Amino acid sequence: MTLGPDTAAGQDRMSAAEQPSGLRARKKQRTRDALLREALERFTAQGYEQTTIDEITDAVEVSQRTFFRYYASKEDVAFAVVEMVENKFIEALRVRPAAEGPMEAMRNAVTSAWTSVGETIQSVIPVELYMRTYRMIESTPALLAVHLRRSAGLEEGLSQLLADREGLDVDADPRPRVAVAAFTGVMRVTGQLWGKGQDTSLETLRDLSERYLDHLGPALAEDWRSAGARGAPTARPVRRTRG
Amino acid sequence: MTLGPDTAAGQDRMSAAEQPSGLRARKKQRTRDALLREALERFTAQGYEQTTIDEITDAVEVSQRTFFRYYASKEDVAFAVVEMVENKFIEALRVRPAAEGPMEAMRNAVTSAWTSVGETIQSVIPVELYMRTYRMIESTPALLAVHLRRSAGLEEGLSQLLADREGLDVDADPRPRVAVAAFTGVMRVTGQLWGKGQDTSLETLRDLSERYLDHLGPALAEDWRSAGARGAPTARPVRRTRG
DNA sequence: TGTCAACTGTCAGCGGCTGACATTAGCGTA
DNA sequence: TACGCTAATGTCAGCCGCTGACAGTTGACA
Repeated sequence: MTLGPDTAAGQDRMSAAEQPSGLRARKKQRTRDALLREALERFTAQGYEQTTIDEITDAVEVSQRTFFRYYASKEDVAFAVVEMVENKFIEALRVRPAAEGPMEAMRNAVTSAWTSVGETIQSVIPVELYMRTYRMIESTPALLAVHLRRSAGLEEGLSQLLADREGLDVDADPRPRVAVAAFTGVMRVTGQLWGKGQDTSLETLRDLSERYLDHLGPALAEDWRSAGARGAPTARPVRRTRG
Repeated sequence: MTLGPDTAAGQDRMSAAEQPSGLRARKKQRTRDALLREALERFTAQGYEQTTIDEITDAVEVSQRTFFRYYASKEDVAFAVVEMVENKFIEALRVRPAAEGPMEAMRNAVTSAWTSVGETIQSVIPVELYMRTYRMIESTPALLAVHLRRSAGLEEGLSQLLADREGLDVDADPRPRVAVAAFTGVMRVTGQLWGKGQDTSLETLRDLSERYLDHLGPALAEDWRSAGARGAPTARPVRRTRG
């Protein structure tokens, strides 16, 4: 996986804020959004498998064929917004100053991405609908499977990105993957906790992940630039005073 | 997930060695095996998506409907043998003496399960076909997704099992899940390495996993019975002299 | 205004999967 | 050995996700 600037499955899925000039482009965008909203609304209301494509396209008043021209599959719609969020995070990580350590950079990327993530979502669907969508994914076996596979791909990309930052070889040095695994592991746990809980606000999710990341940071932070612990096939957390 | 003695998706999928008495039962078993072999053979030879159910059922000379009476889905056949192996491992872990520590028990379960696993596979399909099947799963996106979800479920079950052994609450104490995550993480890595390599023998896989587990053990082993480190949301490996 | 290209609709069809119902074939018993 | 019972299988019709091919429509732009 390469994680270029456009990892999107779709071709020209525009990232919200851009206002397309022509009438044609605007119409297109409207159709895409309408399909997305209608799909997510029904998925979350009556269940993913209980919703047919025909149902969605009938409501939006387009043909079924048109749906598949915008989204490669039924699953694809379900993950459209999730993907936007992921891309925002990757972008935020990419612009982190090289001076920051790996864990520090990832942590800061998450923190700094929150605002723009919120706006990005809001520009396409109500944030609250995104929340429901996330929950639905986690509780629908077929989607959970896809989610896990996607996450694996994302982790691979992140590992590569971190390795590049530090001038390391992902396959030779285990630390990038370990760091990413630990990081995403925490994110995944917070996501699940938040999904199960009552408070479904974005703020809660943000606070939760920040709090958990605070626990993880001290255990894993270490200056990778020092010639370090190569070949150790095991995560080797190093405790150190917070700061 | 509960992981009772019969986690199998199918209803009465018998674990090989048992010799059914009647002609009827024997025929049934033969059909099931024939479908399984034919499916895996074609999946591995020409690809999963490139193989249709009709193709399989035509070769075995049963109706398509019959296939779905034996296997719940196309995916189900692909994972049938994998599931047998997983169950063997769980069973092996379940009978480990309570005196053994968690990591010790899992390690020994794997080691002791190897023989019976080999026999179990052999009694249904050639071991070499199992190897190819595993590779195919890892390299087929749709199957990889399912595999990851299944693994997540398995891990949940293992965590519960370990927690029970140690008299802990899975949700209150993070150590069971952490230990399982680390353990299965290693197993997963070895599985991938082996899948990519040239040497496809069961022995190599066994040696590989033993070697990697040797690295992990010392880093995580700790007597859980001592009132320990509750509430630490992070893996807290404790180094100690091998023994 | 007319041409071109983008976008959409229609239709036919494949493959996974299911329910309903008819048919076949082991099994135990008279 | 014949017979009824029922498990196992086959047949058929149909839903749903998804795709290719082709035709129709509608913005864009000279």
